[in-house]
Amino acid sequence: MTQPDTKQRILDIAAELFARQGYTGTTIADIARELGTTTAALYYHFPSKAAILGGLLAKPLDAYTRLLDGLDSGHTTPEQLLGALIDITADSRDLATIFDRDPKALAMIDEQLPRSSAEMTAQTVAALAGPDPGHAALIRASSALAVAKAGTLAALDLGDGTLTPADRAEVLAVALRALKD
Amino acid sequence: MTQPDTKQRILDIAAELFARQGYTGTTIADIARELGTTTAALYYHFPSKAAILGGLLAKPLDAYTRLLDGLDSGHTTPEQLLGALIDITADSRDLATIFDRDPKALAMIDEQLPRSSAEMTAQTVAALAGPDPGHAALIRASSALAVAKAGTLAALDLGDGTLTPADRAEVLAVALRALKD
DNA sequence: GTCTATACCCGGATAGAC
DNA sequence: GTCTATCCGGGTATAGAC
Repeated sequence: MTQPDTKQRILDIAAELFARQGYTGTTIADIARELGTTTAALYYHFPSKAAILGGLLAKPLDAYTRLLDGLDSGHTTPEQLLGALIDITADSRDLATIFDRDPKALAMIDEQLPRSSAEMTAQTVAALAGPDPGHAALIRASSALAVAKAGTLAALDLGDGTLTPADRAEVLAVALRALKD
Repeated sequence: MTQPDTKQRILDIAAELFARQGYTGTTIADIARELGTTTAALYYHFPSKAAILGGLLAKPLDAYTRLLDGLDSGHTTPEQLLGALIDITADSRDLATIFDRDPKALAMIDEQLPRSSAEMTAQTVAALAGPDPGHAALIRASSALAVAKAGTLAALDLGDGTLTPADRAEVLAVALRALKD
């Protein structure tokens, strides 16, 4: 097993293509071409295109779900929450990309999810906005979330795919500044 | 002309559907159904699906282009630039949505554009980041831009589609705070 | 585990009657 | 200006040989 198994190679290729072209904008043929095989070969490893997406999202989605579960029971500070969001985004930029870029893929994912993605976002914003939020607090919370995503993606581009500690600190600082009135 | 002409009705319907489902995720049949006719009828008013998108984006795209042109020649403050971005986003939320959500539609638009959308974004970030920007400045600029978009969209949701002066001020303040070190 | 060939469906678009 | 009917291409997926 010096060469990584084909299944993993497919996931790697799909991750990159989905991030660049979106889920709907990427065809099975695109993935097969990059893999150097035919589309039929793909179906030996995955039963469907959706299954490829599923394999890609399983881990980050689980991490996000556990993060939200922790919100209810514990006392998570905004700093911890935003930091965790930055790390999840950095770990799987494709999740972040799909989450606010491909409504069709989103709808598909939602069907097999305990919580819909919209609910997850709403819960995150609510946690950041605090109790009894007015318009301003909700705007700030949405903005902080947007910074955690967009800022991290920008930092990843600057660092050739890796998030340096200094850049991470900067993104977090900006997000917190957006949140604070 | 008490009833608005069909052409405009189509644009209105398309704007809403594109924003909700994305351009690729919306079919001609979707639009026709909402309009109460068949798909063939649509083609009397527009030569193609792309033309509908084009009709939708013409004005906001022009506004954005003129904004960027003004950057070179004049001395635009970050406050003015971010304010203008907020207004453009509010005026046509579908442009904003398509701009960071539908890579396929984006590629299509890019073909008939003097400046590619990526260039336009890069130019905006550069203007916000100032001369000789380091990582931190670029992260802050990208974040401010993200706030101008996401914050405005959040505010529009809160205000049932309209951006109140107070909410606009809040978004602008948050964006400026993200930008400032 | 990968191939060739193909079924099948769906979305965009057209022809031509009314 | 809208209809019915249909074409066409592309994208997912399957059958079956190797």
